[in-house]
Amino acid sequence: MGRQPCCDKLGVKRGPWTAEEDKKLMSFILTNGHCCWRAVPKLAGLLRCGKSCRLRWTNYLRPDLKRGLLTDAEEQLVIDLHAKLGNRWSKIAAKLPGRTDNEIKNHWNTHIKKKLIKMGIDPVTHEPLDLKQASPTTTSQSTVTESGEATRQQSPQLDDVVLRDMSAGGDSPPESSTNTASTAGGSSSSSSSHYQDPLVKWLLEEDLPTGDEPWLNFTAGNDVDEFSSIAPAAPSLPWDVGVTDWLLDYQDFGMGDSSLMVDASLVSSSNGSNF
DNA sequence: AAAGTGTCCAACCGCGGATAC
DNA sequence: CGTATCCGCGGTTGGACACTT
Repeated sequence: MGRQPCCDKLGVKRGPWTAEEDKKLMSFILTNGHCCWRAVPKLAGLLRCGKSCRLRWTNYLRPDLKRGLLTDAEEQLVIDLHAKLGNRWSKIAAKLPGRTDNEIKNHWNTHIKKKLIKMGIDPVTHEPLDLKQASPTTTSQSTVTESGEATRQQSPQLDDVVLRDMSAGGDSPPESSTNTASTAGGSSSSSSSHYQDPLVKWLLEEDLPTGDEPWLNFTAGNDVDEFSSIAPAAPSLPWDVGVTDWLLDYQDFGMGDSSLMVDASLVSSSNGSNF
């Protein structure tokens, strides 16, 4: 039926966000939440469309975001989840606290994909490239013959997590990407031990934040300090240096919440250990 | 030092699902 | 029940930066 553009392009700013715009958006959402993205730019005094605001918030400004490269464990988890879920980046991102679908998608396309190809693994099917044509359509329990030893049965726990998540979300099972080349990304990790990683183990055991983050329904009465308790996998606060720079100067735009100032200063002292 | 090439990633586009009317 | 609107997702683009020649 031909969708309308999300906003009339006239008078709507596009391109990179300025620090000033970030401040406005951040301040508005932390104060009011985002009841309706379409209304956000107007109420926040931004010349952006709601879509752009949502994107900026979810991919860059959200307080629980980690920055920096994915760790080996995260990368391995992405590979495994991709083998099961395909290009459902948002689902994959939901299993990696502090990571966005965009970030994972970018990392996949620029790093992991190449790495897998280099290792002779098809990044789409996760099957060995040379055996791809020979292998018949398989079920989710089939054996993967990468190096002749990686099998689906290696990761029953992850299967459970993913399946639980998928059934909870009402998703149909992934199309034919049924095989897992568990050793694909971690060139140095053994195929049977990468779930020994504490992060992966934690991911398998814990239910992750699924959109119940406090700022989703933020009101002026909420204490911003809540942020420090909602991201168990991010012990050090996740603010990016670029973001915290202006946060350290937060008084300037009238937020006036001292707890946030504390968080920002904590970040400034912990950033060095993150990267 | 300059030009060419490659890489990264923030942001945009367009589509589909959900929901309101 | 059909249409309109909104939100979220995945694919893609393009600018900035890094690296190589």
